[in-house]
Amino acid sequence: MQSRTSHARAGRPRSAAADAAILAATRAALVELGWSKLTLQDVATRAGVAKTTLYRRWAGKNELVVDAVAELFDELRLPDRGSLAADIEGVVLQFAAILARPEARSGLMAVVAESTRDAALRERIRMSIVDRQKRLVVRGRERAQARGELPGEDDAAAAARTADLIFDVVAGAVVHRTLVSAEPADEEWVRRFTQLLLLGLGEAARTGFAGAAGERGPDGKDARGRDG
Amino acid sequence: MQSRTSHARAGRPRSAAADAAILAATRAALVELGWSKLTLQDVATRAGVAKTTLYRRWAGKNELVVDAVAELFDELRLPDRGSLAADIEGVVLQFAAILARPEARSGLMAVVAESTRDAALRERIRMSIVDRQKRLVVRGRERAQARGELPGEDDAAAAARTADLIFDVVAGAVVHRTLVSAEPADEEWVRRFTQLLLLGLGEAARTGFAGAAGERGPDGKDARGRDG
Amino acid sequence: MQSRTSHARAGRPRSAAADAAILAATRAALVELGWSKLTLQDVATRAGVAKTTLYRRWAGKNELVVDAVAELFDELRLPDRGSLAADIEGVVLQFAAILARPEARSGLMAVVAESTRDAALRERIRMSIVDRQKRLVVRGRERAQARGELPGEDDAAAAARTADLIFDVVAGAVVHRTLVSAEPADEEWVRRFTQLLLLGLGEAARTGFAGAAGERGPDGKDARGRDG
Amino acid sequence: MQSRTSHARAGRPRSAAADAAILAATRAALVELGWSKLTLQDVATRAGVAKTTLYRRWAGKNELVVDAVAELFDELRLPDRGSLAADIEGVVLQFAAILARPEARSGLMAVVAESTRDAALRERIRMSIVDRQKRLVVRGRERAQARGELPGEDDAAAAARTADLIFDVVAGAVVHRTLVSAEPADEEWVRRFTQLLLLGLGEAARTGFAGAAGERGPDGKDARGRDG
DNA sequence: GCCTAATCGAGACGGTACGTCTTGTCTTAAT
DNA sequence: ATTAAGACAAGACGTACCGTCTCGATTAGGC
Repeated sequence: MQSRTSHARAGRPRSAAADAAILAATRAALVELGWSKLTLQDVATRAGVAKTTLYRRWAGKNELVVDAVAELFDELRLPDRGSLAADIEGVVLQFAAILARPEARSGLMAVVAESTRDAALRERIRMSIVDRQKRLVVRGRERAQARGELPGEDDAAAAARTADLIFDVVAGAVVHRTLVSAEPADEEWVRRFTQLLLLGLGEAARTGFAGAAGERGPDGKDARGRDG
Repeated sequence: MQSRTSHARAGRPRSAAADAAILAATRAALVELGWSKLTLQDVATRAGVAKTTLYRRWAGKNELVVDAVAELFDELRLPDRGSLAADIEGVVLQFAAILARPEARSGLMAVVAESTRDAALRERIRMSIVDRQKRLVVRGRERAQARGELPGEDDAAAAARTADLIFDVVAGAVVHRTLVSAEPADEEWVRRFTQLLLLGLGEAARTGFAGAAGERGPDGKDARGRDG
Repeated sequence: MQSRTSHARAGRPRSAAADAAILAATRAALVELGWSKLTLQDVATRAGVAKTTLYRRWAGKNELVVDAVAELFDELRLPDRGSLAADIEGVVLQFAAILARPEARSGLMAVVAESTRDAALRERIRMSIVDRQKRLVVRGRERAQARGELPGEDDAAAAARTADLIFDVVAGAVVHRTLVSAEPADEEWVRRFTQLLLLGLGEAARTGFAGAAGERGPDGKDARGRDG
Repeated sequence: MQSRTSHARAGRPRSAAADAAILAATRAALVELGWSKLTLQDVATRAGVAKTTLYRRWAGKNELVVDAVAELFDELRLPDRGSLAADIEGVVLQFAAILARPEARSGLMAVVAESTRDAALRERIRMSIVDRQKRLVVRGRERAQARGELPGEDDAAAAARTADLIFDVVAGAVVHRTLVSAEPADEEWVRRFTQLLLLGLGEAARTGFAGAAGERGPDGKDARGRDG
């Protein structure tokens, strides 16, 4: 009823320390067991907490894992390395580093899979992870536009669409490389990916992009560009 | 089919019809229940088969779902629409259509998630799905090279690396758009993605890419040739 | 403040009602299905209880059935009919009545069979059934000795050995008659058995026991009194 | 390919050796595994035979075990030791020796338990085991009557009833001692049992049966003779 | 310094799926 | 026709986890 006014809550307050302990325990369990073998009882035991406490704060395994994984992505920072290419490479490498950690690998795809049948979970993922990191794309474009590397954008809706597209391409490519192709997204790969993203396949053809990572001169050209 | 081995197997042979029935039942269960609520008993019942028959042929839920989903991707065909851009758009749209089906959405990411902790499963996914579809990229590049849209490739290793990169970018972007961003990969999005892939961000900047979908000529060619 | 036990048991206490419901359900299932077709899931369902609850309290089917059957034998009472012969007949008839019930017939021999390969089960049977009912023999002998029908016993060890022997003979004969020979241990048979037990074959020979069953007068007395 | 050359023999005849091998394998499996863990597949493998062969000859586990166990009891022989007491002791010791063997212990009670719900099995047990051994009682009485130890018997029906009673008492006591009380039916026990059987409790009291010969008065009388 | 009420650890509870095992039948090819 | 081999439908096994529910024992703030 009223209860919202001055002193809303009587009784013992929830332990603040428990939340952090539970999320950390969740990540530890993800590392050791992976998503499918992770049990809430195990998480509770690791956190030194009763299962009840856990259920009082999260609806279930999926919600808990989303929150535990989301914290990992908050480490992402947009570096300022002076050029759009370098900035992209920097942030993609960070993203790849996070996806190289087992707690992210195992947890992220699992909750995405679950979210295909659970709109509330999908929304939670979007809010906790996707939209929170999309800021990096927006901020990076702004910086590139300020540098004059990319043209200014008048249409806000079109700008948002483009940001979404870039985010899907970048995040999707790194995730697919890391988890599906199961190959490391190392510096070499990130350089080639960034080049593709910035120049496109057609441009790459003209500049001999395809196999030239190590041989590239300071002008970005290599000796093989003259073929065909 | 096989029967190549001369030493005739004793005992009753395995029912060939059962395999197809089981995979179809698996997809039906994925549609109705999703991966996490799918049970092998339920699949068996739908297929009119005993649970033992199922376990005799697949090691578990993951392996079964990989095979059931893999069949979906075998529908993919590389169209010949006359230009690289149109070919890419065609195949990406097909890929998006598959990912729009609930049996693929729910199953694919789940097995990828599981594969992060199971090397055998990872290999099975690679063989049954990834490598089987990577042929589309290879075939598409060959065709574009034959048309002169892309330069020829001398170095086979470099070509393979580039095919891998393109596959990760294309598949990753569509998957991310569809499952993580949870937005449809419709014709509009596919056109914009293909443009980004072919021209790159920088080129796009020069040619007014971001809002330029409608400005493209009817032959599918654009101002790309003008750069210098 | 604390209960008698040093460390107060944490957690929800076990439902006392469940035990009784489970044992009753077990007996009902024995009646309907017999031992070999009885399933723990069925017992649980009958008792309105989860299978886990059942496994939390009993190690398996055998232990459960021992307890369920043991309760039946607790109905046995030593009547005081004034003479040793009448007392024996009374208790043997009760024993036969229990063995005529399908839940006892089906359950008892099955757990005895299992116990031949399971020392713990054997001990459980001994404690729950055998030793609990052996008291009847001990008490009956004491009463007969008090009446002067049997001589007093100084040697406790010898007395115990004799009690064991009598118990094996009485219980064994009734069980064998009922389950192996599959004939009813009715009043007629019990009378003849008691006579054999008290007089022996040799004595019976002297008193014309063997064919005398039908010659006994309506007062239930026979030529036994003539001996000496 | 075509077998029309000689139609004198219609199909492959059943292997005669298989039956013996299967029954021996059954007993071996009973020794190692006991009744409840014995599987027909295991028996078939031990016998070097296919499961099909087994099912073609026996209806199931119970029938097979009855036959396997019945063979054991065919070893029983009625010795001629010169007196009824000695003859009884001899045959009871043989019976006890068979029940000391694990294949009998485990199998016998199990099939008896099963037979409580299966009339056909009950009949098979009666024919294969019970009636076959009851001959020992009949023969023993005849011999004792010939010796003058027991009176002759006019009434055939009464004689059969008495034989049944004695058989139940003897077999029941040994089985109970061996399997339920789980104590060995050794010479000492057999002697005491035979004494009880021949003299009865009352007579035993008079002759100092109970093992306490020196402690009891030679008259050993009790009040029983005076009742009625 | 009490009172009150939500929290806590603990663990029992009703469900349900797991992956394995056994049963008894059926289908092969071989004898 | 019988055999060995083994696939098959059916279904119980005992274990594990889920999410809920009691318990008794803390804790804080409000009085």
